[in-house]
Amino acid sequence: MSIAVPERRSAPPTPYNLDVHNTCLDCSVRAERLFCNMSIETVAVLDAIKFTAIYPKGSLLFVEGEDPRGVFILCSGRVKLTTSSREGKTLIVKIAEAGEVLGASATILSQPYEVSAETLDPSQVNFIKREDFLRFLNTNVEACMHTAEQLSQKYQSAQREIRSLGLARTTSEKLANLLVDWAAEGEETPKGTRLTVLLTHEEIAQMIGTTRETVTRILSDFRKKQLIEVKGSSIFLLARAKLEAMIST
Amino acid sequence: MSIAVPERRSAPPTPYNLDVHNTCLDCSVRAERLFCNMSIETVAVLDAIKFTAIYPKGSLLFVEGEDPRGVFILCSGRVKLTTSSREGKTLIVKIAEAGEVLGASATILSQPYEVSAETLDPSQVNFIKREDFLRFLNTNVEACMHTAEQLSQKYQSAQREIRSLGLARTTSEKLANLLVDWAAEGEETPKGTRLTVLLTHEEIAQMIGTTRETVTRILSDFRKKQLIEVKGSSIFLLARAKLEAMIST
DNA sequence: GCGTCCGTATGACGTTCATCACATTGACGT
DNA sequence: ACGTCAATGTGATGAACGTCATACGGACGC
Repeated sequence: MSIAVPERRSAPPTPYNLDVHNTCLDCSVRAERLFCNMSIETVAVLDAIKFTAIYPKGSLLFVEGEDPRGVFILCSGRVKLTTSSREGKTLIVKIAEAGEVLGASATILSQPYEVSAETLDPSQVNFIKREDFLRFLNTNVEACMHTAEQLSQKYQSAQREIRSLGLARTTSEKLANLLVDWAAEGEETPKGTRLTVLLTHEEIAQMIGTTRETVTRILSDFRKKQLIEVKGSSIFLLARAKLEAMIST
Repeated sequence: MSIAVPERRSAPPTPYNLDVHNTCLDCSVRAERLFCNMSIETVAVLDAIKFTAIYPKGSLLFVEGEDPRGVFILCSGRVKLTTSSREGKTLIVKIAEAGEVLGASATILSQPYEVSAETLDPSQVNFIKREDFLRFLNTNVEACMHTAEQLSQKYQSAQREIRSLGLARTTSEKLANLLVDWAAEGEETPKGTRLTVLLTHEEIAQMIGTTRETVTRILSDFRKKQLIEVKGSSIFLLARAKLEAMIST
């Protein structure tokens, strides 16, 4: 489940074996990133106001309820977005991927962060202070449009989560839904789509609002029904069509 | 449950007894509306590209899955945003109030509308065509910022919905949560906060992802426990603190 | 005044799932 | 090789809730 990397920031220039881009202008992956793919002039402004940092796995970028300090642009690595109840039950709202902007809604509205953000991998993150970010948006239509696009995506993704949580009749259905969603990033093999699941059953449970035991049981059930095959951290979807048929949403 | 208005567009200049504002520039409530509260110059552009229409109760502004035609600015009335499963189960995602912009995320991303929108009251709506709206945003930072604010609000509201659906342990908790949310717009009386609920048990059930019967039962239960009192379409929260104590989210 | 319709109320019953309890497996360090 | 700890697997049990069935009540039209 864990990735073999040193847990200390040991050896610059490449801590954690990350491919670090110190300035956005010569970032090699900028064009692929929806938010960062802006004109040279705009990126130059972005570059001037951003602070780059490398975080180890398990770092908290921000915490639910905290007043917004600014936005975090995820250059590399994955970030877990969670929300928790008083009793300590945790719901994983989303796993953010590289290229996403985190904390934008809270920053724009000057409202507390609505979720917590924790790195799942060693990650490079560009931070922009609240006032700098707002000034950036207010003086640059391109940046503002790209932010609106990011927010729209976040909204759509949240909407999908709501559908899954609110419309699915059973937990099996939610889990099938999750597997099929993941299939989009899976690798096709003769056996079926192969997913590399870097999450524990506990974390999967937190993604669909259920308990660890239930996830274990349902996965067992799926195996017995020859819908999936589990090999280490890989899951093969043997019968994707049947899984899709279980989903009513 | 229903409002006494003629169901046909009968007598201009005020069909449905609505206070219609034909041009945004002399709209008397513009300043109170987060999105519309922009400079005269920007509002003039908005006014030039918008189409005003009055819809009767029950009109579909757009349908989930449909390609985005543009955005809808809700000038007056309420709009029910829903999403449905294949089996016909419906989830009410949100009741939009006057001042909200609907369909912006889909329009910005050129992705199908993620929800359906149906008027709950006779409503005045300003429609802006997709290309006009995008051009408006791309050439006007103020409009773009106000749109980003709208999107941020929608995201936060969706996030709250996710919390309630995913973290609540029981349906009672979700219902208590809903009642307490509604209390914000309620009226204080000696008996406790008074809510005017213009929704049927069926619709309430669709808001929290349960069945009509369960809503009826839980409300009965709340009555027996002296937490609420129901009088027609009014609900009095007799013991708001106890309701809040039930909520773990 | 009476039937019709929609919304609400309530009972019976079975399924799903959370909870608690404990066993098993696998990775990793010493 | 062995101990340790996290992750996974599995059983027993009861509460919560969906489903079906049926009854009640108020609004409205004729």
